[in-house]
Amino acid sequence: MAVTRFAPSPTGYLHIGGARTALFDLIWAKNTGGKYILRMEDTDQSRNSPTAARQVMDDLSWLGIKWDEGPIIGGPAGPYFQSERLDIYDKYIQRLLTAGKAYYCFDTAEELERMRKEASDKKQNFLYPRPEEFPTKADAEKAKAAGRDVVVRFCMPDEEIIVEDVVRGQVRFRGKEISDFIIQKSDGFPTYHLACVVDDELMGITHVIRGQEHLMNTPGHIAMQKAFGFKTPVYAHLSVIVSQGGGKMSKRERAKVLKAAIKKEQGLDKAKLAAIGGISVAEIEEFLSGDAMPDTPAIDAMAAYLKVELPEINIIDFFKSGFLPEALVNFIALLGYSAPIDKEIMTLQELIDSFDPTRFNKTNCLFDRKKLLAFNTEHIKMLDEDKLLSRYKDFLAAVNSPAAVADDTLLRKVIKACSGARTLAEIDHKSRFLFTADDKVEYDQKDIEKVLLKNDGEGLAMLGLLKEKLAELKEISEQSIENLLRRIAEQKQVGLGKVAQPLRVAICGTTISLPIFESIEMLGINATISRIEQVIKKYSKGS
RNA sequence: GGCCCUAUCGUCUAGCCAGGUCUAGGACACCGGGUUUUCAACCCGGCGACAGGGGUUCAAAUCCCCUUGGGGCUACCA
Repeated sequence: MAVTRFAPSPTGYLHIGGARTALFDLIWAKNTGGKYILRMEDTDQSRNSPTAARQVMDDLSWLGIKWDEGPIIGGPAGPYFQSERLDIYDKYIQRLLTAGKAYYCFDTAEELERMRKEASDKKQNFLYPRPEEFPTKADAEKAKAAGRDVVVRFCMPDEEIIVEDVVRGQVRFRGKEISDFIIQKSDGFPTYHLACVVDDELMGITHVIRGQEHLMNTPGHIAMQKAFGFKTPVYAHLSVIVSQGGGKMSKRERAKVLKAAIKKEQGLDKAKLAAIGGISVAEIEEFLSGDAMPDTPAIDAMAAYLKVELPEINIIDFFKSGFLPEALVNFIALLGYSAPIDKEIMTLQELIDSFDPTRFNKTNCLFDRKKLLAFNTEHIKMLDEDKLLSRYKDFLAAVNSPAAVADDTLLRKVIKACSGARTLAEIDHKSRFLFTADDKVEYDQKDIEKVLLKNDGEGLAMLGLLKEKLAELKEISEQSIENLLRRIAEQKQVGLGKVAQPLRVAICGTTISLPIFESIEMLGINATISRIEQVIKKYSKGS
């Protein structure tokens, strides 16, 4: 029975890496018949927001990752927002202070900076110089009154600390090489380290599954657990997911692409860009020159304005690209992990049932979008009709497709006509012509040329014939349309393509669409004929 | 710079822990062909890897060491 937790810091949308951690937390808990807790680590007042917390929860829900305890649903170990647990942390910090296992510090940023520089000049790692004698509470208050920032640091014990990691085995650290880290910030909030250790104990967490970036923090956490007399949970540090560029797949990736795009843009009106992003010009300048990064909505808005494609990093990006949560879950579960069963396309339940914690990979893995695409294709095929329809409707609404208002019967037909589609976006794109007014159809110039005008306008001529024949058609059905078109092709001694392609371009504007018979049937014979007429009129020579 | 992790096809990986059955298996991608009313889907075939060096051993992808490469951390972020 494992009690696991996903503990995101609500700073924006859930990204791929976070989703994978969350997934394995769930899988591990459910595989053992245990419990899965969601905890918001919002101890950084400047970066966290309630909006972001909501976004993270929405993204988890979309993925089908449900927590047993946490925000919204509550639970016995709540509250589940760390910002609401400050009094608890205070108590524990006091305990360490009284026990002489933590101490106050009053250094300024400049002083710390200088010490760090000294260390790096000596080619050493920075170790905070622990005072011989710890300042008293009175000293701390005095310093505070004098305007100095007061923080609390944990006394790192001078001993070997062994992290027993499920993924990596034993990892040894020397306590004396780890700096006394801050456990309480000057704003009174605990740091991640303290809050995480305290909450894991209070919430009865038995298994901590997190990214490899936390491996170096673990000896410090274990030392604190010892100092408090807490149990040490089982640790599993997952490898990181890297993007095509090579670096860790994170929000930074998107910011980087946007930054490059802005810099490339000549004579850009920065004031206008800032307004679009809802940020100040100063923030833009800061973004361009340094490490500062606007938040996700601002980045998205600016990218849309500049028409740059940002890499998909966040779960919501994949949602909007038309991926299924089932596919995404399946795919990210197999990144840095291999199931002990002989197949790759799996449901969440199969992932849970077959879970084997010894099968994690140690190496970083690259996110391969093409493979995701293949997984998505399989999952679209696998999903039952009702579920697929509901996923499709969610997607249409999210991307503001005109098809969002269509009725279920039509959408079901569209989906059916698109069997083999790789993404929901593909289905939407191929069927947009059904939801576009006749006079608003956009014609692809290249396709018009290739299919209608080439060879002395043979395609256009075909359309003339088709218009008449279609108008004469008594009974309109997929079958009757097919019969008609095949008959025409036969009479004209040409392949069906010579008939279907001009028709396709006439009604869809491009050569890519649903199968033609269904297309005409769904569009309706009147709209079909009127679009044919429109095209003939528009592209006939001399007119 | 310091500390830590890590190394099998282009990518995700199986095999490694308990060395021989590995002329290294699968999936995706890619290439060639087929099917076809477009795009997909589908079918058939092909290309393609144990990072390098040293040990240990009758025998190494598998165990040990070194080098090199990749990644992480090095914050009053998590």
